Formats: sequence, structure tokens, C-alpha cells
Amino acid sequence: MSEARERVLDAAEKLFMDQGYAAISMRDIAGVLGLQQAALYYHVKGKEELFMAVVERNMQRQRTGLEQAIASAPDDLEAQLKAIAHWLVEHMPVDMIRMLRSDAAHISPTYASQLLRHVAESMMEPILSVIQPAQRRGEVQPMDPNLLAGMLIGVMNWVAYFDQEALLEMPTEAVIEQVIAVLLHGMIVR
Amino acid sequence: MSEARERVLDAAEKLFMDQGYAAISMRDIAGVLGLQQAALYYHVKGKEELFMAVVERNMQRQRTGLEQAIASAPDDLEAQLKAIAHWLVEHMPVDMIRMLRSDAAHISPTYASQLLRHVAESMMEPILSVIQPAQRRGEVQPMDPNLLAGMLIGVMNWVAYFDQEALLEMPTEAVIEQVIAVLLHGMIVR
DNA sequence: GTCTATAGTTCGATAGAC
DNA sequence: GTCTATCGAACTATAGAC
Repeated sequence: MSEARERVLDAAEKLFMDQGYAAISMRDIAGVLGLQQAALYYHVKGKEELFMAVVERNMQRQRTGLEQAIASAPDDLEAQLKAIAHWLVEHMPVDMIRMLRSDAAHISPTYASQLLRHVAESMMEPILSVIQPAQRRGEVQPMDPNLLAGMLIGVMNWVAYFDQEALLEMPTEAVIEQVIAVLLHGMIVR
Repeated sequence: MSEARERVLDAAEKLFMDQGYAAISMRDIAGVLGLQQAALYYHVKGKEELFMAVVERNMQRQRTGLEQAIASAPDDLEAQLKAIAHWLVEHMPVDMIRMLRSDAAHISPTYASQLLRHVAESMMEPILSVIQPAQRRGEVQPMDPNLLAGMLIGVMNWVAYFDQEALLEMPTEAVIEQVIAVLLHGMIVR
């Protein structure tokens, strides 16, 4: 991919992920780059194609980022979940549900189902690859692992929001520590 | 409030909460009601005013719904969290973070800060009113209660999404049971 | 590769008939 | 209370000069 197209994707990614597909115009994206709106069409086919290219690149990064975070962590559940949480709070699109619902509703059905598959393969899969072995070892409760993975993403989505808006006075590292502790051992004092 | 305006708010609520402020046009809302777009302006001042009226009414319902759910439940942490979760999965707007970020970015700053305050007062407050006494009793870990409340909302947001899209084969009641069990006692087998 | 110009559509909002 | 008609602005996308 050309370096110029890469820069277009960078600008589009920031805007689309922050505010959503419908809320961002091609002029907004061109404006960030100091270009006229029409100039974008030399690099991309249209708004939908641009959005899907952004999503695909981002999801590819999620997958490799999560897999590397897991591979670099010690081979135990707590360390791996912390590594996942650490990656997610810094690199996850801040609103996954908007992507899966609102954004998906405004692109073609083909693209929408691709979007869902990308999230399943690039975000759910790596997390499941940590949870499921731990369940087989009898370490984790024998409940639906998709629910556990969804809970982790849902929580981290909220943490990432708190973090970006600076709504907690704790350092990010401490927040992750506490969140993972609750998910592993519960909020109840034992 | 007139019955007709109420119907306008109903239609707008469903569309706005599902797809977001920017993605919905006044024509979309009128279409659901079988009206011409211009007819809406007899009932509301404009799109922003309509959106804020929808948010305010919804948040008022969240507050009374949550407070009643808590009051009707037995006076113990687990029962009250389940009551909250039960209410949220059925009545929460499906994407709180989109409301607080994307939607807020497309309305006037005054309205945006009102939106934030409504969420704090109508959703966070009732949840805090359950968590904080339990912390004072020494029942819950002495961590930031806002973080715990945010975790609950984040998780329930994801559960509500799973539930609406029918991505889990369990009945909703069982999902809530498992989610609250994890938040209270952790996913680790003890 | 980026520009200007513009076609064609859709948007929020207003005016005025009924 | 709802309609038709319409305005001005913003949108995606294309054509063609440079």
C-alpha cells in the first residue's frame, strides 16, 4: 500500500473510530490532511471502501497486537489477562458496540457481516485462546467462554473511555490491576 | 406533555438510541410515524431539542427504574446487583459510550455536558447507592466505586448487545446469573 | 496527485395553505 | 396538526485542468 494511502487511512481511522461512520464526512478527513475533499478519491474508491479498509487494518493490528501481548506474557492466566487488558486500553477502538451496531447499519450488508467476522476473529479469538485452555485446566469456571471474553471487552471499553476522558485519578496501570483482580477473584472481600 | 409529542419522542428514542444522533434524520423519524418531515416541527423545536428531550426522558426512566428495582429487591448485595442487571439488560440504551462520545460531539456543548450529568445522576448514582454501603460494611473491596459501577455498566452493555443479537443460546436470566457471579466471586474456581 | 467546478442527493428548517 | 413547497447548506462522487 502506498505511503499516501496509508496517511489517508490514518486520518480516517482517528475520525471514524472516535465519532462513527455516519458522523464523519469525506471533507472532515480531507481537512485533517490539508487536502480538498475530491483529492481523497485518488487514493480510495469511496467512503464505504475507505471505512472498511480502516476497519480491516485496525482489526489486523488488534489480532497481532493481542497475540504478541499474550505470547510475551508469562504462561499464566492472570499475567495473560493483564497483558490483554493493557493492550486493549491503549489500542482498542473506544466503542466496539457502536461499530457493531450503528456503523454496521449504515454500510452495505456484505461489509456489515465482514465487520462482525473481523471482530470475532481478531478480538474474540485471541481472548478465547487464553480463557479456554484455563477452563480445560479447571482453573476457570465452566461457563460460556464467549460471555467471559465479551465481559472483558465490555469492561475494557468502559475503562478505555474513563482513561481517555481522565475520569479516574488512578494511573492506568492501577486501574488494570483492579479490574483484572475483580474479574478473576470478584469484588467481594473473602 | 401532549400525547402526540409523546409519540414523536417514542419514535425518535428508538431510532436515536439504536443508531445515534448523527445517523438519524428528521425524515427517518417522521417516516416511522407516517408523517411528513415538516410536521415534526409542530411538536418539537428542532433536531437537537428533540434529541435532548429523548435523552432526558430516557434518563429519568433509568433513574426511577433502577431505584425501584433496587428497592424491590432483598436488602443484600447480590440480590440488588441482579435486580440492577435485570433492569439494565432490558431497558438500558444499548450503547452508552456512543451517547457519551459520538453523540455528545455533535450537539451543542451545553447539551453535551447536560448529557454527561444525566448519565452520572440517573445511572451511576443508583448503582453507587448499592456498592458504597456494601463497601462501608466491609463486604466489597475498598476500590474506586465509580470504577466498579462503570464495570457493571460496561459489562451489561455488552450483555444487552449479545442478548439483542441473540448471540448466546442461554436464556437471559442465566446470563445475568453468571455475569453477576463473576463480578462478585470471580471467574477463578476456588 | 491535487486542484476547481459541478452534478445530483439529502439534510434541517421555514412559510403558508388547508 | 398536517400538508406542499421550497430555501440554503452539506453531502458523495465525477470530470477534467494542471
